[in-house]
Amino acid sequence: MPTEKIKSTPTDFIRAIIAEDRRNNKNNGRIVTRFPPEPNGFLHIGHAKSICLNFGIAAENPGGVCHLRFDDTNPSKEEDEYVRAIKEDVKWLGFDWGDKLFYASDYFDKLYEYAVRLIKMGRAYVCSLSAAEIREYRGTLTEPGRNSPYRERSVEENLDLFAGMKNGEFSEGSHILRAKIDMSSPNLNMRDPAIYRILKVSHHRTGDTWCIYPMYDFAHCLSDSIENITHSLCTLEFEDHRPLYDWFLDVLEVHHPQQIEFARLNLDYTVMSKRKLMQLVDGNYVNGWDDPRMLTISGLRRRGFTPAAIRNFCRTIGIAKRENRIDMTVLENAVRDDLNDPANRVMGVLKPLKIVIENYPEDKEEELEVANHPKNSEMGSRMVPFCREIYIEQTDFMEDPPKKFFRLGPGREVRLRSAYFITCTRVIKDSDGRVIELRCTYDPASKGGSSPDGRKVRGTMHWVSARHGVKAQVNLYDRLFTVENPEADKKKDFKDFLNPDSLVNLDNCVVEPGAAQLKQGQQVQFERQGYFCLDSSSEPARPVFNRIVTLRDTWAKINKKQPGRK
RNA sequence: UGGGGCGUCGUCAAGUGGUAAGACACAAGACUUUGACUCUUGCAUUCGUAGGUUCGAAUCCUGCCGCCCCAGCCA
Repeated sequence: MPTEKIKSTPTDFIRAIIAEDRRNNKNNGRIVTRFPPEPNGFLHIGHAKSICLNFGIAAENPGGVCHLRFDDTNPSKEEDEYVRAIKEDVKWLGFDWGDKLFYASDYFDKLYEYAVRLIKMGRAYVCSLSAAEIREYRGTLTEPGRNSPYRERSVEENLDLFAGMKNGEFSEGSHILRAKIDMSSPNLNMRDPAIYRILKVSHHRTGDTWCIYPMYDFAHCLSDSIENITHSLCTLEFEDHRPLYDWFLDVLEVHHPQQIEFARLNLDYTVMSKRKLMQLVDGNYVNGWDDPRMLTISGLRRRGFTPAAIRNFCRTIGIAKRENRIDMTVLENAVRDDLNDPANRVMGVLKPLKIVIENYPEDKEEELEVANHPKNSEMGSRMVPFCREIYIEQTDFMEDPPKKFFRLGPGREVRLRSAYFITCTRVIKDSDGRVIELRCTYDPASKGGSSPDGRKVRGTMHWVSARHGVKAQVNLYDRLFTVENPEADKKKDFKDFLNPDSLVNLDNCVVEPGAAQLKQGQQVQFERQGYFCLDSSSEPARPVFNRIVTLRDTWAKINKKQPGRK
């Protein structure tokens, strides 16, 4: 009877507001949220936080829905490839938008009408200043801006010009539609912001239908309104934009979603902006958006993370307004926690050291039964071949071990997991003095891993039969950067802090035969090493494993504290 | 020095006037055929800071200090 881990969703300030709104029957009790990505890159773990929040809230509230809407208002940066990837990622994370899939571009006609309405109300005008002039007229943080000389054009002239913009009569940059608000507002967003610009670029969905495109601020709040979103959840940097959204919505007298801002996710030892991730991809610092070192959803998926691990991670970190920087260990803990119960155990040796068991008959081979999970017998067992020559981990042997080391050393006895006790009798070295092989004896009475005389051994090691093991490549992944916050040093480029050891390819690994038969993407635990899965580049003859995460390693910690000992 | 936010354990984070939850990390111990898992214990006399109100303040008031965001025809 498996006991399912019950993990309740902690209530955060946004959920508290929404619960209160339901109590007050605001919006007739409807809860409609949305996840609004721009299709100009792949989703990352920071987006997962927003996805879990928006879709999570919809799922928690009876009748709640969450839309997936692509904010595709800038055709020069957006591509259909990203749309497909984003949909796949959201689905993979375990969320369902049902038939609520939208695009801001669905609303281009409507948005255009809204703009015309603003012009007719005398609340928007066509400005013919250049980009540089507009910047100049905008003023600074401490000085008010100045009115554009085009600010008082007549409604007729504005209508005419805007139609001309739409009809492609003008070149890019020659005119722009602006909201007429207040050039002296202390909030720069209110200083007559641009709402439509000329962009003679073909759009991934509307093709060449348009040569003017709405700005994000205009399109976003109105798209939310059109979709009848009740709660527009976004990150902190849009707090300053809220007064502008309020202005558009109020002036146009349309449905007014409630915007609530929360802090975006920051994770140690990585960067979290699409722009920077794009640089890593374009500069070939990583092998694509789905490089397992990238904290993109696709990278995490390829690395072997489970959707539940990511969801649990998002639940753990919470939602609040203060700036945050999460320990990488929280993410790591989330996968370990999710994989511990379901993952089968297998044996794989990353850095092999050969052992010859001298008293084991040369021509003998046997199959030993090994449990697939130490705590769950329902997960069964498998037969693993054993013979006179086996491999163990190089790090499991020390010629001159410290007291606390309870693995193999000269004259020491250890247990081979589910196999036999062996004792090291001789160490063979090469001409450089490196240990290349061990000679051992085994105790035939200890078959299965325990001795009838009750003799105890402290160390238990994983092993693979040299005759039967399958050669494999293993990719070890580590943090992408060497410093906690690669963006902290404003004088240096974040790429200066890339970790040269973020990917280590081990191509001399050997795994038990069954491990090579795994399904691609299937997570397993290599005993005493960590969780791994078969990479998509894997081939039956040459399996390639990705290390998802290591196991907790208390020994490594103890070892670290004893300098002079490696 | 304009405007908008935020300051509770190393890192996240509850707490909304009644005497500091939880998670990760860390430390010690138990168990162990994974130095894993699991379990037990410890870990903020104190909530940026200084005053004030109150029987009582992380919570209310005032001043100060610190951090983040905003001057794209990006989102």
